[in-house]
Amino acid sequence: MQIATWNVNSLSVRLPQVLDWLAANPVEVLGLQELKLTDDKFPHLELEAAGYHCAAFGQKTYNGVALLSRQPLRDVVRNLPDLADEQARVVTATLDTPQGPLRVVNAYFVNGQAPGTDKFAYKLRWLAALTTWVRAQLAQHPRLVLMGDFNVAPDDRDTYDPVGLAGTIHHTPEERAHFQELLALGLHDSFRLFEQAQKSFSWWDYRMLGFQKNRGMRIDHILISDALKPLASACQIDRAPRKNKQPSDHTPVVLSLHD
DNA sequence: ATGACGGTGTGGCACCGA
Repeated sequence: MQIATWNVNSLSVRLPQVLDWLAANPVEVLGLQELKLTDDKFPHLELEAAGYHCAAFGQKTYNGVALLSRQPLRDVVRNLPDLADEQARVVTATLDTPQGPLRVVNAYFVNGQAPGTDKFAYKLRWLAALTTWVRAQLAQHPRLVLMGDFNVAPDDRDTYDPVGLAGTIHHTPEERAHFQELLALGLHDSFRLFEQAQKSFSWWDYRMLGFQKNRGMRIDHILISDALKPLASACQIDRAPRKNKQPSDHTPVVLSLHD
């Protein structure tokens, strides 16, 4: 089975691409971020027709996340219990697989703008609350996936300019320490469990021919718990949707697990 | 130092993203 994450930068605009991608890549679970729409505008009918149950958590204009699953989703939790937050950034749910229940946390991490700003302070508070949430979830659900747009380039391999961008947003020691803290809970960056091409990225700036020049970052991740690690058989970035006519600036990351 | 591109909501631009 396959599990994927994709920041679509407006589901209204990208729904046709999501449906096309799911037709070509009938993954078991897909986490979406940056829906940029309220729940009453979520395209339940189209996604159900494509064979997916959905747990949507949106808001007006910004943010918004959803989980799509071939199996029904239960025990859905929206956002982080320990953090009062008006921004819709996390949806957590359970689905059943032949090997047992799978808990999936799908998140749109805070961008943070720049170190020293209020938004950066919010990012660090949010990261701390997420870590608390995932720690508690792992204690209850050993088979756990944490995926989404992390807005963190975990190390220098994950950015097109590690020297020039050192210390800037997505590259700060504080953000990277939080990423390591998530790993220390007993999670694994599934992409790095396998040999990967150098300069593998999941996001490219729309401007300045970022994609054509491969000036990108790997900021979309799928972390898996110890219990799932032996089942992982591949993790790949699918660059194809970034070549679409009206692409998201992010492209899907796909994890393959043995059945 | 700034803006470049794209989306949203409002209004003829400002904001946010990464």
